[in-house]
Amino acid sequence: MEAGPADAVDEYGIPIIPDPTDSAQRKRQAIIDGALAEFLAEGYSAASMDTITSSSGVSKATIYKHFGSKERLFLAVVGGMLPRTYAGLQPCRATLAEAPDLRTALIKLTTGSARALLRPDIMLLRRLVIGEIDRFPQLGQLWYRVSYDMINGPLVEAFTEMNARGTLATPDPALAVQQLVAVTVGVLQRVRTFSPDAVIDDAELTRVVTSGVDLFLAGYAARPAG
Amino acid sequence: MEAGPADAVDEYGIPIIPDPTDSAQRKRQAIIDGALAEFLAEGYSAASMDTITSSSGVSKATIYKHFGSKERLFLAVVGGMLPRTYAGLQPCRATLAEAPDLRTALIKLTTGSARALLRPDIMLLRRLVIGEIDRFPQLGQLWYRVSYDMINGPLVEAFTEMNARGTLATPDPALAVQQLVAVTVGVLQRVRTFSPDAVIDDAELTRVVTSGVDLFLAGYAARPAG
DNA sequence: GTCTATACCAAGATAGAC
DNA sequence: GTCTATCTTGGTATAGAC
Repeated sequence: MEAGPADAVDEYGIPIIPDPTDSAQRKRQAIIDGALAEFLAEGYSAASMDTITSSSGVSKATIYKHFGSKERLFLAVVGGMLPRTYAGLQPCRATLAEAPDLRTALIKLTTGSARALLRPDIMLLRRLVIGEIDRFPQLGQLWYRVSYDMINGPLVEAFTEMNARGTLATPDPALAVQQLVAVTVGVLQRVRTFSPDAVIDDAELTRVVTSGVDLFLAGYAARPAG
Repeated sequence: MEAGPADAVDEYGIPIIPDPTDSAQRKRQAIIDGALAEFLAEGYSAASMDTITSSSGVSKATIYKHFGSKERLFLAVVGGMLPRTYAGLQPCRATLAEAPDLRTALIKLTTGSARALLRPDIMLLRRLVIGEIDRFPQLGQLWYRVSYDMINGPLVEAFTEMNARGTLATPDPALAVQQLVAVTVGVLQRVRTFSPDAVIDDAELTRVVTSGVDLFLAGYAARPAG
């Protein structure tokens, strides 16, 4: 039962006949939304297809027509969520190599990443994927690939360029990126991983990120002499 | 059916009558072993009490007499495993402040921690706890507490002492410890978390740990001159 | 494509004998 | 304390009408 598409009309009074595919698409999205909520709340095994059926407002048979099985539904829902999670982290990447003040730029970049990745829903998704790695190794590979493409990859390029320019001195840019991320975002992530409700206010976040960037620069900033 | 305690005798031919509590204790341990294996393999929700019954060799009723419920069994088994996991990391702690070469001592300490914490079974336990944090927040708190007592706490003390001696200069020792761990063990743990089968040979481990320690010392080693 | 109704099975937990 | 046998509920997935 769609919400009254049978008698819907446009601004001229012309009946709107919804594209059949359109209805299916909306139901598909409703299923995805309901499934994501259920999986995040219960994990894979304890998640109930009945609950997803109720919350999405469609019948169970429809879910199975669309996704085939609980496993496929899980992969589709979680796998589809990962790219969207890291999509908002693009800015500041190519800007880095040409930033007037490297320290400020690094702090801004890591602070932004930390804010995004520490969001409760993102941490929930992260815990879910980690807990289901043995059952769904694909998701681990996907997470790794997405986070590499969105964060590590661009930073490695930026570091390499800055090495050439002489503003940075990282013998192993790939490792240096991992270290920068670990010493800023990683420190805070570790806390939130085991204590989801730990309070990390802005002052604390800034303090940790700043200290991490300074440590990084102490090791890798280009030395004026020697 | 115990393994022949009915006719067991000691070295003088005197029948050995097993303490009734002894049998219960052995069964209890068998349950714990079987449960741990099942929980690690399947996670909490998908783990089957029937499977634990089979693998432990006792009846299901006995399990419930001992532990009351699946939840309590899980908490007892996993919670009991955590301290044993970190128990082997004690050496090198107080030794640190008096080590002749700080860099070598730090590399040795972090290498040992990394070797232990990257073990496949420990990583499996870690993933299990992380995935069940929402259902069992106690385990998150316990993990945090145990790892703090075994690693961070002693290191904070050592750093504080070295600050006083002038061999180290960490404005915030607690944060410095987190950074050291993050930049050595943490970098490798992140890889193994999402790619359980990633190959990390000794050369790679040494390379990462050494680089991490050097980065740490670049920031916090006491400078000869102001 | 979508629904209702159901098949089929495995789960956690317990009763009662010994 | 321990076992065998069972209760009850919920799970995933599908058959068949529209």
